[in-house]
Amino acid sequence: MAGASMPAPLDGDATYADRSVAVLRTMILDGSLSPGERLNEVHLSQALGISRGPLREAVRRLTSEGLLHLVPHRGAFVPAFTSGQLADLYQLRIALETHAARLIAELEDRSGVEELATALDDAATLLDEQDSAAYPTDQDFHGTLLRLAANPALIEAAESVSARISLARSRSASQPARARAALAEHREILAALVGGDADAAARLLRAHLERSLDNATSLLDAPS
Amino acid sequence: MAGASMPAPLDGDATYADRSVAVLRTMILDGSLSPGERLNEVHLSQALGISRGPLREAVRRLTSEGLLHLVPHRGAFVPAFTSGQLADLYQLRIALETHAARLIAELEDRSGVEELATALDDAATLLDEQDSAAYPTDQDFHGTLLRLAANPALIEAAESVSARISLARSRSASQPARARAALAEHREILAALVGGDADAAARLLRAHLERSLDNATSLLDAPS
DNA sequence: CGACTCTCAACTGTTGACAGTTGTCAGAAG
DNA sequence: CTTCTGACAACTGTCAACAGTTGAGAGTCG
Repeated sequence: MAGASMPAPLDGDATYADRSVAVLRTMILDGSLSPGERLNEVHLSQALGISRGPLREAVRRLTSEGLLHLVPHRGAFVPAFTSGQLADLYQLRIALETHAARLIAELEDRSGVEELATALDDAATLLDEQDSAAYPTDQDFHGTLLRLAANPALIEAAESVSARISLARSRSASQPARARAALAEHREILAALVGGDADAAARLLRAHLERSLDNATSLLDAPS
Repeated sequence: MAGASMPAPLDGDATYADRSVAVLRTMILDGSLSPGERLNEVHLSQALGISRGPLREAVRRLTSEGLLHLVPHRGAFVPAFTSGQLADLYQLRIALETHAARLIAELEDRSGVEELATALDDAATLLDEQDSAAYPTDQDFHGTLLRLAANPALIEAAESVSARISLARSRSASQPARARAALAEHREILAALVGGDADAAARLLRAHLERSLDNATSLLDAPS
């Protein structure tokens, strides 16, 4: 476990527990806390400079997000997902995002899809310029997609699932070839959304996510 | 707020916080805690016979389930849903359950759908015998449906949404006519599942839930 | 040598007290 | 009468200490 410290109260009057949630989420997703690792309340709270109370609250919240696993009287563990669980998560994500895509395609106000278009163009130039393998704006695309669906409950559920997926595949950054293919697929999905073709958008998005799952699974099953 | 007391540790070694979650969830869903009502940590913890620590943990967990709303430095409130939010929740539920239905229809092992069939028959006799308006097994049908999809993440998400819907329409028990219609619709859905027709199952389930939403909305908009 | 028991250290669950914040209400000013 | 101000009461956020549980390892017995 790497050292950590509580960020200054930049976020106004956020409570210790709130800030701890953000810090821990980052630590879990960036690998500072490895899958399978057990969290020690005393050590962690000292590292964060707070007492165990707020830390426990943060741990409980992340548990309900699926980013931690709680065992009574034993503590919190960073979950290590199997490829089967990863597939389950992707299946759930497919259900949620294809629903969002249908909602967007049927929207009357079409100003939102333009936002998606510009975001994609930015991503394209970014990918060309620095030849980055990561395609960091992949999350942006899906995030924007969900936001445009304008259903808070849907957004929350989908983001929770995406966070768990990020954790499950945190060990494996996607390959350069996959990044470019993903961008192309995003473009296809966008075209369907612009055209208001809900069925096509849902079908393309499903295929896109299934390819992403395949990519992630192959990287998960063949570890370092 | 009605009085409450902590149940004896029948559930083996469940922690105080665990049991408090169950108690509070029941109190919220059965109306002991009214929508809009504010929870007082001191009073509630005394009523439950525990200290504020475990109670706070229970409150935080129910908050992440969507059954409570937390305002910093102000406390926890039982959410009062608008008809728009109820529609959002139903929309999300439709996405999740139609996905589950598709998965079931495509299952190779068809022993599960038989379980659904017998459950429906039981419900029919129950409805005929005591002429109950509540159709208490409605939740059973949808719960079984989800369980058969065999995706833990999907089950958890759907149950969270269903719980919020139950809270949103807690004030309005469904009408007798609606109960019988719902049973008939369940039978249609089941038939599609038995036949392995994923599209039909999804379409019928969507229609079923949309009618349920209409029913709930009319009762919500025309309060007592 | 293996299995069983007992002790113990480490840790989580819980508690009661303290600190900081929020909304309220009486009273003064306009 | 309305509006602002400032103290106060009630409550949530936080802390440090206590209690109960768990897993591990030394020691013992077969």
